[in-house]
Amino acid sequence: MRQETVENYLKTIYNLSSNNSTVVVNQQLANKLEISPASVTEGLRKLHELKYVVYEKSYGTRLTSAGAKLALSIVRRHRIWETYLAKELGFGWDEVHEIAEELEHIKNDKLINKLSAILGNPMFDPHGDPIPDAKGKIKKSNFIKLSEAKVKGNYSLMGVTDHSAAFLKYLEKHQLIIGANIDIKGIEEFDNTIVLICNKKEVTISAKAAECIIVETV
Amino acid sequence: MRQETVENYLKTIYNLSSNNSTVVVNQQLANKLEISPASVTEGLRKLHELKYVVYEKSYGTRLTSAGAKLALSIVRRHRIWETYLAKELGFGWDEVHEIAEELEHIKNDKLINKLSAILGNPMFDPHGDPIPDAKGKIKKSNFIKLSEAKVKGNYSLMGVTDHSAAFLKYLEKHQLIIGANIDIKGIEEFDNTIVLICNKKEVTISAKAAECIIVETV
DNA sequence: ATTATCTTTTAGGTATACCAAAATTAATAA
DNA sequence: TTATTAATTTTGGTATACCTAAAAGATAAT
Ligand SMILES: [Mn+2]
Ligand SMILES: [Mn+2]
Ligand SMILES: [Mn+2]
Ligand SMILES: [Mn+2]
Repeated sequence: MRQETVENYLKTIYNLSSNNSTVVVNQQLANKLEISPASVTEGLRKLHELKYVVYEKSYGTRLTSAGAKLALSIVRRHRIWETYLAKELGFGWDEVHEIAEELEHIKNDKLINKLSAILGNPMFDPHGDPIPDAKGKIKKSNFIKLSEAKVKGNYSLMGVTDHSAAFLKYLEKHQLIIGANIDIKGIEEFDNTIVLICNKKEVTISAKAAECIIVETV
Repeated sequence: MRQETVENYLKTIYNLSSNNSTVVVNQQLANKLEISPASVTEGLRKLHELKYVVYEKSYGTRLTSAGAKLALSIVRRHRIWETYLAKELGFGWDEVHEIAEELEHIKNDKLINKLSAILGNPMFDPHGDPIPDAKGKIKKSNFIKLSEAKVKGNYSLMGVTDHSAAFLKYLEKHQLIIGANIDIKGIEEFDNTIVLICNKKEVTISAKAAECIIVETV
């Protein structure tokens, strides 16, 4: 199996299971990797052979410790590059993901550690995702989704779970950037639309968008 | 044909023909690409189809203008990355080639132009090779090989044509780095060994090594 | 429990990028 | 010019990474 293929599978399995903390099913992988379910079955069989995952037929897949280790190192590379592109090279948070998708496959520990050092060994990338350290350790936080926030609560925007340029540009337009202060004014019972104050301006956020915004209670 | 494959072929054809300025034969390509002659034949047929090269059976291959344009852009990326790794990220001139071999395939003009700007749009990479500008234009120089230098001549080291870590470390050991001043003390008639003074120290250079060192008459 | 639906796997197939060995073509030496 | 040698191409084959369509398995609804 090509190294890049292995890495894309493992990273995707990691990203899907770190949210749910449960096994990943083929359909999710087929979606994220944009390949057919049939191809996913084949791929997982090979990754199982390589001992990167435990793949149980018709049930689901989880990473072995070797697989998790490799996945964490890809995630680290991806997030370090995103941060470097944003902080050192002047790219917007809506541009960095696509480029990092390629850069993440360049395997040179000295390079990544050097970039990390230049950035002051950051803990979070431009989307608020935690950056594993060189040993694969991640600082875990108790952030919540904006969709779980309560009326009259005061929050700080800590991250996003959708990295699409369209969504990020939309947020930026309303000054909903990392670190922004958010006061929940009201939640519409009918459709869970959230009305909040950010930078003194009132913004209305759909329930779907609120699912993709990560905040911390202030 | 995979983009990376196309790029590696074209870059290699460019590098082989820019020295000779003549057609490239299959064997040279097989060597540089480290694949069999049979595979080279197949590859060239496809590149011909794609109109990146003119491949004449059993004779040789040269780049079309479309091929040259693409080749120049890979060479630009490669050399900009080498320079960035050396100047901004603290890598040695013996380390950068290998990493740039991967980085050169990341296709994002804004990224390369940004790196170039940070470096002050350099004309030469850490090995003294010219960097094509964003339009593919190369500043050409009248450098010569050290093997063509004359006794009692005074030269400045401008580049190397072998990028292997072993060779570069050997040069560095004798302070033969880019910009170094070289006085030719003598040339052994028997085997063309060159005795020169660099940084006040006498160094003996084999004819083979002298072929790989590029100098300019001072 | 049976059917209907949704998910996963199997079967059979394509395209890419390589290879070794044999056949052909070109270059060189006798 | 005719061997001999060297370079190139053809032939037949492998491995990877995908695919579609059909079959099998799992889940949910009646
Ligand atoms: Mn990303
Ligand atoms: Mn990737
Ligand atoms: Mn190089
Ligand atoms: Mn390359």
